[in-house]
Amino acid sequence: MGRAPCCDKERVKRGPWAPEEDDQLRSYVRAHGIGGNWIALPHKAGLNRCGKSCRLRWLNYLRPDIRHGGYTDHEDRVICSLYASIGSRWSVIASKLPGRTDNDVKNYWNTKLKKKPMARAAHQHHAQDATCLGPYSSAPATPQTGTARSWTQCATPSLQPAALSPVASGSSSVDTGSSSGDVCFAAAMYQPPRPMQGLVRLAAPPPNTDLAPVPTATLLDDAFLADLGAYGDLLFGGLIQDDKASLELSAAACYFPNMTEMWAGDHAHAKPHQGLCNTFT
DNA sequence: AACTTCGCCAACCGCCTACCA
DNA sequence: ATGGTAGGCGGTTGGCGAAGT
Repeated sequence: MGRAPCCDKERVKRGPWAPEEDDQLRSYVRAHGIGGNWIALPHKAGLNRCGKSCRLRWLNYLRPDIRHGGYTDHEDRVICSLYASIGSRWSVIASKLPGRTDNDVKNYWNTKLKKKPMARAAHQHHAQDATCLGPYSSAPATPQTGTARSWTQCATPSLQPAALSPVASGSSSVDTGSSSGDVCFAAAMYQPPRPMQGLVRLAAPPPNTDLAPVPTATLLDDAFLADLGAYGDLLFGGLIQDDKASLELSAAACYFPNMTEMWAGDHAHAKPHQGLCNTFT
């Protein structure tokens, strides 16, 4: 037996919103706010709509700060970079683009961006990585050593063994939640000859880039991700630590050319001017 | 001009998760 | 600890206008 529907679909209006309904919803939210209960809102606002429908309409269309269309090259790059790293987590991607909604970004990707060369590369990159471990969303945070594919089996050139090098032990902000499994799909493919602990660089850095040790338990605001599209390549990292018989992936990181400078700074308030993320949460 | 195909995007659907009693 | 509920999310659909034949 499935769960009860959120509203009576037979009685509520569906389909496109009329201008009057938009006005009704807009004026109600302006006057009373959302009130923390979308299910009750349509009744209070005098709308014959499902609460979910009202929420979607407000978030995707009526919110005052919404922007539609007119995507910039910079936004394109941000979307492509993030898609290559985290896949179709549209809400996360949209959160890095002020005024954009997940639905809008998703539509933009599916209808336009996917066809562009830059986006095709990102799509290919993501698809190949995901193939190595199965769907990224179900990639285990604790992959079994015996089932992990070696680097030579991975078709993604940027993730070949030559690019791999362990660095000083330490931990960036460690997130053992589900998102880390999502982001670490690439790292999980690596099958080291013996248990190891430390940060693993998964792609070759630009020449003369010094991969600095990562400070312990540094929490960074990742809002600067919105700017990453303007700079360099997105590189993956992941913390691989010895967990008895298995390898555990418990952190994700992206490294950029300025990371040495970044880590050398004030870690507590660090926000790299050229973008570096250590989690996607 | 009429018809078909294509592209775009708003909206829906159903699942998952967080929260609360 | 458990079950119910609402919010949030990503995938998909359907309607409509534009472009092509």
